[in-house]
Amino acid sequence: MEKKNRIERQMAIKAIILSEKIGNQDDLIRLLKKEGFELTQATLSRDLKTLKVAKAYDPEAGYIYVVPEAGKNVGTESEAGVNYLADGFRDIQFSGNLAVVKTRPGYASSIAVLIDSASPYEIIGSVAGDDTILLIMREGIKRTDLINSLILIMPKLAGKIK
Amino acid sequence: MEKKNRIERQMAIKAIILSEKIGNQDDLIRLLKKEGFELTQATLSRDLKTLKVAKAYDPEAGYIYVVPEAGKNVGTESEAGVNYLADGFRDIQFSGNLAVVKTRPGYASSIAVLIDSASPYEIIGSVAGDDTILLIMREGIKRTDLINSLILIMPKLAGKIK
DNA sequence: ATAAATAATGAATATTTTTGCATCAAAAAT
DNA sequence: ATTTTTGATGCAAAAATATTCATTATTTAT
Repeated sequence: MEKKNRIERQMAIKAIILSEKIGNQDDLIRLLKKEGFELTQATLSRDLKTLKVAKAYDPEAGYIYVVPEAGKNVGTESEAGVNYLADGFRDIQFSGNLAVVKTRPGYASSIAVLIDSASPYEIIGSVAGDDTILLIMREGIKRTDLINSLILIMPKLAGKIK
Repeated sequence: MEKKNRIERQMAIKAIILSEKIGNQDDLIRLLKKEGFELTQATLSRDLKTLKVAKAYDPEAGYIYVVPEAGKNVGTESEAGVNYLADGFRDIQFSGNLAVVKTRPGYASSIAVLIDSASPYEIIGSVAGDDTILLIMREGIKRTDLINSLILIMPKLAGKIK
């Protein structure tokens, strides 16, 4: 079950690079070894050139390898359901005691109204723009608590929030 | 004719990279010297990281530096729009992890859209009124980082901030 | 204004990546 | 069947890039 030839190896390289953030060739070699590929860094360097792999900036991990035409939009658009508002939900992020909810354009206000009307204990207030809702969290509330309270309001979010 | 400060230098770097195919830092340093910038490779390396410049494959020249594109800005039209919008910028102030941008009346929303569309890592969301934009900074981001990312989006701001 | 904190930078160094060269193996040519 | 060609590879050296450390400049606070 040993994969030895160059083509297979390069496929594996591409797959790894696509699935995780690799910052240098030594790290990549280590992962390749785990998959049964034996090679030196010199060879890897040539493989990367062959694959035209670029090194681009990633805010989380610094510079990482990326394959050229890797499409970015993996977004699976959910089917229209009863609770259509939850469909407008895109993303939630936190900073300090603030939660920033990103929505599809135009949805922010109506989702915010929905949240406000439920007035969950975890949230002391909100401000909505067109596609962004700012939620001010009550002190001492954990982020997971807030997320759970949102899911309580919009069950459909369960699948959309990590 | 001395251009000395960091921002100007980084603008020049960006301009050079956009106009010709640069394959390594020493070449770039040489071109910068011709324009009156004095710097070492160490500084250039840091500049490139700040600018989030990537190194990608070009069929003609092999690996060259490329500036990351925020969205689809191509050509003079969007560029002119950006510059026009930057004129609406008045002031930025910070409080905790929030940045408050003051604009000329009516400008806030469109400037916020511009910022959002670039979706800089430093900002996790924004809310815009008529002449005020609230930017929520990602945790751990320094104020200068945020300012730099705004300048990256609207180069004209370089002169107006700080 | 002075002190303290923060940021920028160069020199030297460390790390990472590329490449020249030799070798080996497989395919093609004779 | 032997020779030649081609391509893949490792090793070691070179080249390119990033980072550490110390210093200086700049900003911010007092």
